[in-house]
Amino acid sequence: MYSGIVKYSYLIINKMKFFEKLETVKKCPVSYVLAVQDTLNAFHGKWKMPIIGTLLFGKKRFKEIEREVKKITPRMLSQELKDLEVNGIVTRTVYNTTPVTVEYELTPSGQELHLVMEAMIHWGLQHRQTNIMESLPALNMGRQSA
Amino acid sequence: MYSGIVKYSYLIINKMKFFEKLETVKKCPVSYVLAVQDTLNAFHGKWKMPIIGTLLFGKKRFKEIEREVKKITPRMLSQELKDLEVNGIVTRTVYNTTPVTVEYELTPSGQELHLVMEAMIHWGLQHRQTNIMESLPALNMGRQSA
DNA sequence: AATACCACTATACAAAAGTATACTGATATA
DNA sequence: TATATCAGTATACTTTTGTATAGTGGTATT
Repeated sequence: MYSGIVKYSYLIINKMKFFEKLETVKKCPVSYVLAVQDTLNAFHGKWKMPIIGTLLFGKKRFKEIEREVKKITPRMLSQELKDLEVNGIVTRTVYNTTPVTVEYELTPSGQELHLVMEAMIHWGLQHRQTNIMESLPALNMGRQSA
Repeated sequence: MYSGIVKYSYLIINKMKFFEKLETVKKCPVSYVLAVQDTLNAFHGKWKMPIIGTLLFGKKRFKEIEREVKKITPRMLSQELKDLEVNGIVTRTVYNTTPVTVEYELTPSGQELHLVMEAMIHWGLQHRQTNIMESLPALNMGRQSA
């Protein structure tokens, strides 16, 4: 159902599990907490994830992002892009054309976020399989009381 | 400076990078989007991450969590634990003692979140090294203008 | 001359998230 | 008898986050 790449990723992640288990997190030095906070910050709010998501496909102009990220207002887009810029996740390049062209692109660091997203995808898919379907009986076999 | 386990994790993650790059995310089927949303949901808000964090060390009672997660109010803790429970991330067990004892524990699925946290730690540490220090000149060498 | 495009900004407002403070009832300890 | 502990709940409030709507200046198209 999912690509071989995902299967491979699953194996890798299982290997990580085997070697690390909770040990890494349990040591939990302060720098780890800061690191997690930074990452959470990168995705913070309703719009950063979809914005980063489209930019993973390549650099884009303001209006292009606005069109691709459904329902976002220019105010929010502007605000979030500024935020991502000061946090070193996207770069903003102004071209001296008429009318001006402004391009947003993920920094190398920003592109690395796809690893976090993949860990999220992995967890989310697994979690849905083992939990959500079971806890919502109405979704199983189309049976429903009353 | 960091444990060998982390170094190993770094190698694994680099391997993943080599094999997957952005391909997985670029395919981006609907189920992936849902998966990411579920994961973001698991961490949503100010308190879920620290709560899950302490529970990674083992099951705890309400008051224990309240003491360990600094500054949280019982209202917030109660609310977030309920949320985590209905989402299949923690279980709640009531013991018939006097006064009652209630224990919260991560489900297997909840424990798997440590993989996501480790991906976040990895990104955050790397991002700090390559970005934040450079973009805040005041932090470099103690030099400061004015 | 009127309208559309670009990359935004301004203002006002609504909704969501989080905080402060006090309280519950049963038991145990000082 | 007074106070503390357990696991929370109730009420009112503030702060943060997001929305709605309109407007900017300069150019290009109709």
